[in-house]
Amino acid sequence: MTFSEENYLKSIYSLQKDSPKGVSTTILAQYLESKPASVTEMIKKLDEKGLVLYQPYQGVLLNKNGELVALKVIRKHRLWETFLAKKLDFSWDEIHDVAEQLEHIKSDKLIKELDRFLGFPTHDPHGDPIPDEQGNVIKVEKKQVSQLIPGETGTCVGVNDTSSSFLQFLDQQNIKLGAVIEIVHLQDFDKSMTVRIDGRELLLSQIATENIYVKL
Amino acid sequence: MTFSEENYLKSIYSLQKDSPKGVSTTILAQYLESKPASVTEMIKKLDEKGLVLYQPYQGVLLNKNGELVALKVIRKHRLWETFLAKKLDFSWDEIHDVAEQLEHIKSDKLIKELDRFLGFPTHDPHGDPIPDEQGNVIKVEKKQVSQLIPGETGTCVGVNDTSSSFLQFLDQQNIKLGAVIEIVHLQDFDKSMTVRIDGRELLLSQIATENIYVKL
DNA sequence: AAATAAGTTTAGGCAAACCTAAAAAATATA
DNA sequence: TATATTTTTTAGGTTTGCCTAAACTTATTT
Ligand SMILES: [Mn+2]
Ligand SMILES: [Mn+2]
Ligand SMILES: [Mn+2]
Ligand SMILES: [Mn+2]
Repeated sequence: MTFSEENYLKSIYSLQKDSPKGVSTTILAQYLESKPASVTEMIKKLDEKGLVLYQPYQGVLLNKNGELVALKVIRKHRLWETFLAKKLDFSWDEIHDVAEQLEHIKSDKLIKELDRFLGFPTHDPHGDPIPDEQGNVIKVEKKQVSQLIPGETGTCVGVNDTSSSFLQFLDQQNIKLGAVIEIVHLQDFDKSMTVRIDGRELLLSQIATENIYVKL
Repeated sequence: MTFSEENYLKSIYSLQKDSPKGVSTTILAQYLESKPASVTEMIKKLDEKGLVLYQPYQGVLLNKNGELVALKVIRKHRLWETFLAKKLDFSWDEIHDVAEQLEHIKSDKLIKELDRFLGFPTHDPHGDPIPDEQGNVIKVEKKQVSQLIPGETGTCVGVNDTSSSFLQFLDQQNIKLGAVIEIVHLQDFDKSMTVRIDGRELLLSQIATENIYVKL
């Protein structure tokens, strides 16, 4: 399994939730910052290796094998992110890029020991669940802040956008995992929201409210 | 800097101590488990990049640039080995192969934080010095056990061969860093040695005594 | 010094993972 | 339904890092 193959499987895993009938080469190429022609080639290889279901012009989906491989890479990614944030002095906006490299290290013992060293964490620093060795993922029902109505209150349990810039924005507004968010007002014309956090009121754009997850 | 380029520089660094006039393509190829023709190609590339001194048919040596890059990779390798042995439950014969992968991760912050997390170690679990950020290496004068004469005593400070099989052999004989070794007898015909460690006497082959370093 | 042996480089190929441009298929629109 | 647009695949290249076989250079023998 090459780095590139692992990245393709991981990307298909993420994208197939929104494209249950098949992830298109264009979407995959965008996500991977490459070109549709390159994607077609790789997908055919993964299909021959028995990791994906591919039908020309119909997109691609992971099969059981491919999903397990993807989940193992995601497990490694999230364990490494946890390591960087908990044991080394990384903030949550700095961990993703390094974890993108570390997730490809091959050593069963390493990932087992890392898991133990971290105290068998269930979630990474962005609030995402860490799959277990068998590829089981805890499914938490969560809502986007944008789906709440004025008066409702939720606890921040995750983010959708994990880019540095968004995470740094959240840091500036002092929004972190576990923060309690109350919807004060929904601005009708642009769907922006006034919310209360720690007694402070602040205004969040629609883009922002769609990228913050809460549980009720 | 690709993984492959880093491995070449690291290999040249190790080999040029024994070949100060130039490391031959054959020697390098053997060390890297590849072929002389492949080595010639890569060396030419490294020469064009200004990392080595290469004269056709005369072998290759690192220049200042190349040596610094090599030392940074070695620094990462030894810090990761220390991490695996000290923080995770790896024994000294299990760490090298994983460190061969981890040494290629690119992140200045990561290596800085890892160093701090480990308490700024000066030596790795095999007794090898860890270069500092500027590429300075502590030079310790050490001798092979084979160079001692009967009656002399030394403290084990390192090994030459870091293969699993040799390290496991040392574990079996309870020879570890810090162990005090006294030469009891030198067998003339095969240069094997009877040594005393922890009050026990045992026989070491010449291969073994040449691969254990002690300081007096 | 000439012949032989050993070591090194060059030439030509291959696989992985990209790319652009052209051809083909699917989808949308008139 | 026929035509235009968009999406996808195919064809043909490129780069990196490897390989084998042949040519060449250097070192060692006789
Ligand atoms: Mn991440
Ligand atoms: Mn990631
Ligand atoms: Mn090592
Ligand atoms: Mn190493």
